[in-house]
Amino acid sequence: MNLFRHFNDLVREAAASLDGAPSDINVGPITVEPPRDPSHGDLATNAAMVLAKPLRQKPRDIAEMLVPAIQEMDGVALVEIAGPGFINIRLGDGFWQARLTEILRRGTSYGDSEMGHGDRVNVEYVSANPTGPMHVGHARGAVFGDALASLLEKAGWDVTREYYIHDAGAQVDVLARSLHYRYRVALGQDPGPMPEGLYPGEYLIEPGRELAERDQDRWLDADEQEWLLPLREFATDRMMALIRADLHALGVEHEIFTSERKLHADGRVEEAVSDLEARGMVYTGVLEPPKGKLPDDWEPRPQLLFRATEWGDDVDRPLKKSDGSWTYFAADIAYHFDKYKRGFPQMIDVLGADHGGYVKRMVSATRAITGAKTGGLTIKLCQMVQLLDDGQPVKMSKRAGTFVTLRDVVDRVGRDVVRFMLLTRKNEAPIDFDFAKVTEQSRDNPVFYVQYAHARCCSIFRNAEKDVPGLDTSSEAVHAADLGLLKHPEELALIRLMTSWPRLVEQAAEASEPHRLAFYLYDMASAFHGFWTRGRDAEDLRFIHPDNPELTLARLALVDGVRTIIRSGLQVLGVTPIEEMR
RNA sequence: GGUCCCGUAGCUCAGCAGGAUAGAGCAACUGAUUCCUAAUCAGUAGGUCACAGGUUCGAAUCCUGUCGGGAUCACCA
Repeated sequence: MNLFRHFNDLVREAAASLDGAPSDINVGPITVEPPRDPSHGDLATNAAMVLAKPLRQKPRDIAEMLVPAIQEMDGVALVEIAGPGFINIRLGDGFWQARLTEILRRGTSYGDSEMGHGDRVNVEYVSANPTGPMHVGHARGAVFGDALASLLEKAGWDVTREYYIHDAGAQVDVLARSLHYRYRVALGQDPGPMPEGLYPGEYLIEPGRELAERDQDRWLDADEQEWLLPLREFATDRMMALIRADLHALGVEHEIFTSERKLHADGRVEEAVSDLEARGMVYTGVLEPPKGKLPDDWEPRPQLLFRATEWGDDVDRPLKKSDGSWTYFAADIAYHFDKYKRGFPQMIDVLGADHGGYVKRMVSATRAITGAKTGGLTIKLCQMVQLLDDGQPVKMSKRAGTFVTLRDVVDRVGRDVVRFMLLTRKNEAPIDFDFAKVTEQSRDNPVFYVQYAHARCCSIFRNAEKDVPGLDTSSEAVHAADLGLLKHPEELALIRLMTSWPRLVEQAAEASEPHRLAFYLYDMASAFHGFWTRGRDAEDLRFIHPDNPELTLARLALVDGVRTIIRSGLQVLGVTPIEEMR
């Protein structure tokens, strides 16, 4: 239950049935929110202020009229008018205790929402070129996309996770040539130093050997035309296997892998373009030179263009290169057309910020495809990750073969750390990922802080069994505990925080911002750690009371609630809830 | 020059579809460890929310402009 929405509905009803309220009164702007200052109460509504204008009365007077109805609502203990006309609502202990019961009953499904109405949405992420292992730069999009997909699932969408394999461009030709070089070496030839522009990374040595073993000297003296295609396929298959393994190490999974090459081979590009053409969206023309800095080799040339400007872009965009082959953009149109036809009117692409210039044209193309002026495709950009080692930037160049692979990072600091760190920032802000910092298990590192809270919860359960002989700590027993015993302000504060989880899930999903979960979990952990330490001085606030099994059981219910919420959040982020830290 | 993103405490960042006195971590300072895991906690100090207008009961949040930083800018992907 999202209690804020629950009470918002009730308050809107009350507002609509006020004496003298016109039948068409707009209650939309009325909100019920947690006040920033908890001393103001549990809920605050702006209803009186919002209604002041349409009702032509003072906010405070309207508040007076609303109070009786609000006082009647289930769970409401106290209603006050404050400030310019806020109505502050305090809910009774019983209401909060009932929420804890709800949390325990629902388990990690607590917070699941029906906001998405089961609508299908396709989330495409990673889509790294199959020309080598993943590097850290890819990790952010991977983790973000994965967490976003999980978040949307939790919020009620039917999510499909997809990876677009860029196996058709010039970069895979380079890959094939690089493989051929390694293949020749594997067969004992000395091809000399690797030519400029090939991928020098060592990850192609092994595939080169495998190819030599499989095909022997079949491609050794053959023309490039003969071996380019088969080697391209061989190499991209190998590279995709690498990438999948890297993703697996990061805990990222996709359900669907779509090959760009296959789109071309199946004639999907022609199909998509002719579909647009049939609707007058395609023409041959000459583009204006780009404003500002002119590329050295710019020359006016007629090209096949898509009328992107009709769908919100700044200029029309080329579909064919000067040599007559399709642009990447054309293939991408085909790809999104394909997704649309597969039943995804809603799509999300997760891209690196260096693709920012691509957003408008792709969004406009998708609108042209679906014929909708809005909606369709949403693109989430992830800013760059700067890799540092103790404050010093780590230089990387894929061309020079010097880059830190994702696998290196995962092996060194662990998957949970990588995931949490990359998710503890909103996607639009750049991240400095400092090896030295994330490696140390300090409080500078929020992952351990949150995991520690979860482990502490588990530890309390372990100790309770030990310290309270004969205590039944099974979930049945805990769920049946007398929660009426939980009435200390600190206990209720913990429950309140747990109760804001469903609202948070919905807001994070609405904004497509999984980082909010990470911050929430940090808050939840902080509140729990605080309560735990309170028990050092005040023995009555400890969880375990050997001489009072009833209270122990109630406290265990509280702990179980915290544990459930943290586990539920970590689950969305793809981070392991550790049960014991040593 | 166009487009997109960012600008909040010394540093790194939150700030919830505008809401009451702007928050956390790090760093600094004070304190808590015979006690359920101190990988923790309690406290002190620190801000003209880049700047200027506008919208309104009310702006860090929305709009316009300026300044500063980053990304990107026909045919690559």
